[in-house]
Amino acid sequence: MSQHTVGQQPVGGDPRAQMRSPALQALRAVVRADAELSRTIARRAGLSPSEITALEALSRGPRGPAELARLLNVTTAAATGVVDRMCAHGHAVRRPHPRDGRRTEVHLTDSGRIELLAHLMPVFGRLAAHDASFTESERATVARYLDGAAEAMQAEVARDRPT
Amino acid sequence: MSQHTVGQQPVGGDPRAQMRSPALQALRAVVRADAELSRTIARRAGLSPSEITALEALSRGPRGPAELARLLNVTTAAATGVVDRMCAHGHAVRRPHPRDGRRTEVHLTDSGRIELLAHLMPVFGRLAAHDASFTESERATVARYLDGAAEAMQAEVARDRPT
DNA sequence: CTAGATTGCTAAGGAGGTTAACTATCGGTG
DNA sequence: CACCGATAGTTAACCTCCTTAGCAATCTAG
Repeated sequence: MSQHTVGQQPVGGDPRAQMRSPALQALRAVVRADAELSRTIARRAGLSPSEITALEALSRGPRGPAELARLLNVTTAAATGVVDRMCAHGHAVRRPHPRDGRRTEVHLTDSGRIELLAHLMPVFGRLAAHDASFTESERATVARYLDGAAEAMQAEVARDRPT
Repeated sequence: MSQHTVGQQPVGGDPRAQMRSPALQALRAVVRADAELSRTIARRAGLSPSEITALEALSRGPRGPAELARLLNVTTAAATGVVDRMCAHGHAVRRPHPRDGRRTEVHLTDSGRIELLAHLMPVFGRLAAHDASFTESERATVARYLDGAAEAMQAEVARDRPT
């Protein structure tokens, strides 16, 4: 006799006493905002969210479709499609790997780099400006908090593959 | 003569000097972890990510399809499908709105509430434990940082609809 | 009471993912 | 050196979920 129907709501918010911390609430808000931002940027660029993520990865050096598949958490079959689309848009090119005959290196083109930066710079700018308004020790605290939160989420994901 | 080919990478990381802050890097990591977590939880529950989000919204009270559509950032047509699926799974029921003849109230069933909690509790537990290891003032700092970051992202999204 | 806005739905179509199956190459082992 | 398991990449068929377009019912303001 202490579980349901505490208030007048059908059942509502009884066994969910967590998330009262302002930090946890803000974490939810930022995660939500980022998801919407991803869709918005992708739509603006006329690309899919996966393509944006792939272009970001390629901006740090060439990758093969299989490696992109792992970064995007999709199958290699889907990664082939992503690379196809990036190439069709002229944002990337396929090149045979110099040493390994199985592999294909996907390189970002100048067009791809420009497109990517044009769409990401404004956000990075805003975020960097906001970041700069904190002291170094505050940033360290935030980083510690977020790294721990990411670790907690990854731990939960890892329950699927206990191997 | 100072732009490309700084190192040996084709071009790589020149005009992207931001993201050096540990807080910003951690923010990227946590956003990435959350996206993967969402897919994992949805797959475990045999539901789509949209359904999980919708169930979460319904856990705070009944909503109509149109309201869910706004929360999920999808069209009302898609929301109809989400509600159809939740009802088919027995996690929700449609009820006519008492006063407004156009509306339908979607209510979470006990089955839906149990399913939702069973999948979300472990994560909430880990996150709450992590959160509890910080002082109140640290949590306030984190919240301030994240709220600002979310605002920056929303500001960028809002450029689409300047009206 | 009418006009416009809002809610919810259906139908048709598309984008992007999955599974399954196949080829080619690499790298280690007997 | 010949084989063999592992890895990279692709294709084909399929499926899920979202979109656009259009409609009917109801509410609300003038």
